[in-house]
Amino acid sequence: MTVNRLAEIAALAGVSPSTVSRALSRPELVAERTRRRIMNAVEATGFRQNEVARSLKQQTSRTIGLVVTDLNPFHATLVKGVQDTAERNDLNVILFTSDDSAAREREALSILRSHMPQGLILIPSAHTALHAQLLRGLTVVELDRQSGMDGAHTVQVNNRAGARDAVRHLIAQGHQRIGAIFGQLHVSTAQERHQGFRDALAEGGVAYDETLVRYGNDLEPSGRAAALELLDVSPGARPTALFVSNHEMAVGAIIAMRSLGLKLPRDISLTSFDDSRLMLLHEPPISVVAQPTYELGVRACEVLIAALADGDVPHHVRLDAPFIARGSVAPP
Amino acid sequence: MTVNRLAEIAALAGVSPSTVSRALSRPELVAERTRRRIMNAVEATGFRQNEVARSLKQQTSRTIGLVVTDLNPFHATLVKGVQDTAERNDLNVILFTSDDSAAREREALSILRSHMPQGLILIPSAHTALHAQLLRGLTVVELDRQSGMDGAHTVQVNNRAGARDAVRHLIAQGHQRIGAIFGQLHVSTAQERHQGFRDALAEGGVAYDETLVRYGNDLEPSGRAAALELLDVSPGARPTALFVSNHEMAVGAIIAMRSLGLKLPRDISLTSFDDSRLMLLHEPPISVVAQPTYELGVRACEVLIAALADGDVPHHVRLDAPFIARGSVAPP
DNA sequence: ATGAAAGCGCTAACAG
DNA sequence: CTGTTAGCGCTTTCAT
Repeated sequence: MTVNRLAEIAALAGVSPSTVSRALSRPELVAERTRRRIMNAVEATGFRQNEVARSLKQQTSRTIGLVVTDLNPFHATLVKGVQDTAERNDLNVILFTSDDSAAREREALSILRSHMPQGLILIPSAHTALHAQLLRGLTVVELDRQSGMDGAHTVQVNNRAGARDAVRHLIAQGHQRIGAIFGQLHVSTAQERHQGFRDALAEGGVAYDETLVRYGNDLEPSGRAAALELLDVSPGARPTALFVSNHEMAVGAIIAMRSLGLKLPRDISLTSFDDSRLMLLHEPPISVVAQPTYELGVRACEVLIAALADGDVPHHVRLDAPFIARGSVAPP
Repeated sequence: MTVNRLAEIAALAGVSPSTVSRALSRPELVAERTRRRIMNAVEATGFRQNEVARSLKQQTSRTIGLVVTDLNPFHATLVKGVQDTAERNDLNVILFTSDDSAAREREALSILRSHMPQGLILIPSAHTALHAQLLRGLTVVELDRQSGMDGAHTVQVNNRAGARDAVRHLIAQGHQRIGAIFGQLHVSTAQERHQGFRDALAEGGVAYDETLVRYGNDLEPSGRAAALELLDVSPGARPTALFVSNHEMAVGAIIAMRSLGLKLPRDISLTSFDDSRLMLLHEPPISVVAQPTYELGVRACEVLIAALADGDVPHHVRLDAPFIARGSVAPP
């Protein structure tokens, strides 16, 4: 026998529905004995409150939205961080992927609202600012990137410092012709990493040469194409090192290097963003700026929960992304 | 100005709420002119029906549950397949991870029910059968593995054939001492791959030697430990090839081989389950049984949707997982 | 073709 | 400490 209405429990325990509701949600308001009787009935029947009805009545659900731009391994780890933390706080996650498309993001946000979530964690696309209207009144935490929208909380890594450290290392090894591949500059991560790249160049007395810089879309094929453009030239014109500002594009760059028969680190050095087992097990292992990916997801969820409790003080979190030197970098 | 109640649209369009509801959900029941008036108001205000209220009234939500055992890159791809397909069918995904734990799975299913989902896609844990009660009345599709629960639809790959092809290839290359690492045999995938392993041995006239077989938990550390046990022995006692039946454990095996200074494929050959860029870019590239991971997620969602429409005919899908020979296998 | 009315399952004043 | 009552926003008979 299954019981799925609070009223049935009430009948079983011989009390009114409100008392059952209280026993479940605010047990301190119910007399010990009554409560015990109710809980017995609840356990015996396996009853659980209907979340949908609760949500409608309370005008908010124990749910948060999570919008990611894609679901590659990096995002999966982010999602896991959010998910684990949400679960610990009795929150459920409704997942959307925007594919960085304005239309899909818009739709996701619109649908999400109709589910009355407590709040929203999102990797903003380049178009998020356009959707400010859809976010009105929602507590939102921007994860990984920031859209510039005001009122939003943010949880990011120290992109600029990470990129700077990586490029500094290349320069310390003696590289002067350093190629670079970034995401689109209107995305904050690309912008910040680009800035870190320039910081390191300036600091090392190396001129910024825009002919050695390419911009992709954070997906592997674009990294491959960009790397081919930079590397498939006469050995003299070729950069001696490459800084790729995102994991997927770095994979593309590795593939490009192979197809050109370039050996790491003999023919070229490489430094990338985001650590992974691929980067670690590669021969040679790839030097990377290691984002604390899982932690990022955890913190985003924690910030959301804090913001929900605290009110509107915006929280901005920056985690460090340490550079890890490995065998993919050698003197030119 | 934001409108968030259907009644407000009704007022704006000068009709009753029922008519607005019909215009939105069953437009053919509303006169062209009225409908247009309503739709104008809807578009002007950006109104969207409250899903929570709809769900309560309709006693089901436009939502499906998705329970995965973990969120590694393999699962992420599965999730993406489900998610993309769900989105195309106006379904939202509530995501849970069970970590293969009975308690977490139980909790996930219980919570899920309270959200009145249309159905559920789940990677069953070893304990799913215990939770049959929680699944009563729900349309469920088991993905990747099967629990044996009756009534459930299943979407899996041809594990047995995949494993057999991989091991057949090892034998064809001349291997006789073949080590193997599987997941726990009470998980259907491990069971089936184990069977395929034995099929190939029998077919190749190689005796099954249980001292060369280990069982892990599908996570990387267990693969590493198992591989160390098998490989850290005198060269004569060592298997000449290893078949690892899951991606994470294969990564562990690769790490173990490195720590022992064993070179692939000179000192040992390796074949694994699940393709990935890591396997592809590894030197040498690893031979794998390539599961159509994304497709698996897509099909699971399609089966769910079909089952929801069709009624109770159980659907069982098996996709092929072709073996791809690469450089990690050489004659002993 | 449209409107009025009831009710999905729950919670939260308010009374007692 | 507990019960009564109203209502969250929507859909759906039923009536007109």
